[in-house]
Amino acid sequence: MKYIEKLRNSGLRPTKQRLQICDVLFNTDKTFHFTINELEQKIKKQTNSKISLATVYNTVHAFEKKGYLKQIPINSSETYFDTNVTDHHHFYDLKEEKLIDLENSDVGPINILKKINGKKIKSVEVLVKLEE
Amino acid sequence: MKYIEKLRNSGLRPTKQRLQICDVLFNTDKTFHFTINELEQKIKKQTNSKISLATVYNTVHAFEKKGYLKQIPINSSETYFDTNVTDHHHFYDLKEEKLIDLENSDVGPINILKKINGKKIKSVEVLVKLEE
DNA sequence: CACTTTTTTAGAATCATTATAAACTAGTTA
DNA sequence: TAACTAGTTTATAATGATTCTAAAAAAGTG
Ligand SMILES: [Mn+2]
Ligand SMILES: [Mn+2]
Ligand SMILES: [Zn+2]
Ligand SMILES: [Zn+2]
Repeated sequence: MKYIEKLRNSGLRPTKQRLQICDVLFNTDKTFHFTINELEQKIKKQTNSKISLATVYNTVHAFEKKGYLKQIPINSSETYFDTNVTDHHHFYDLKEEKLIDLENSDVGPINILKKINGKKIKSVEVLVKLEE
Repeated sequence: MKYIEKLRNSGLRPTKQRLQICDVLFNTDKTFHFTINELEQKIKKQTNSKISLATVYNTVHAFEKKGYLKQIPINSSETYFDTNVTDHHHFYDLKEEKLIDLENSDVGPINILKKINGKKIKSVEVLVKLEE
């Protein structure tokens, strides 16, 4: 398996569950956005084993902490995650409740002029809401 | 009371509870950010009557629908609202868990180059996360 | 294998938010 | 003012995403 080293290097034991989740999340050309429940469905479909919901939560949070996933700030009852961890932005289609990537090159350079004393900028994220 | 007409014009009956909430939310020079629970505390302090939590939720959602409040997209266990309904952006201080306004003039113009078929841009919001 | 540490798991707990449905109130008309 | 209706408030229950718990299982080490 190609994810064993990646996990070991992160200090995460390469368990069967984590490898399966890696496979669903990262073994694809395209990156994607998901909620925990959507991921659970995807795991059920693509593998034939069932991973407990607690493990899915634990793993997603562990991967997020290691920088393999990003959480997307959005007002939704469920938290959205992104397998695209490069700096980029999002459209949010209010009707479909779907996220669409907006690459940095699709947004002009963003220059934050205001400074806050003693604080550093960690990230700059643009959310563009779409309606009909 | 100065909010009676505002409510009537919005098709909302000017009840005692709504007028009290208006007073807490809008009868001030400065705009501010709040969660439902922070608002409940503020109401308790500033008025001497107790408004039921359900009414606070109902009223905030009614005001949001009428455009008197905005919801701020952020990953937090509680939903944040803003009495500043002009187009503007936010810093989010990760340590203090506090929002700080970032006026349009503090951010260069944002030009979204990518277009989505059949969709219109409703809003463009920038969230700048701050760390130590 | 023996031993330790990490991980998984089912189920319980938490907590923000929403739903319910009965009591109350504002606005309207007689 | 009384009667009527639609809208509102309220206490409380329900919902649902997420986190917690603690026991069992698995991984790593020698
Ligand atoms: Mn997380
Ligand atoms: Mn709302
Ligand atoms: Zn994305
Ligand atoms: Zn604001």
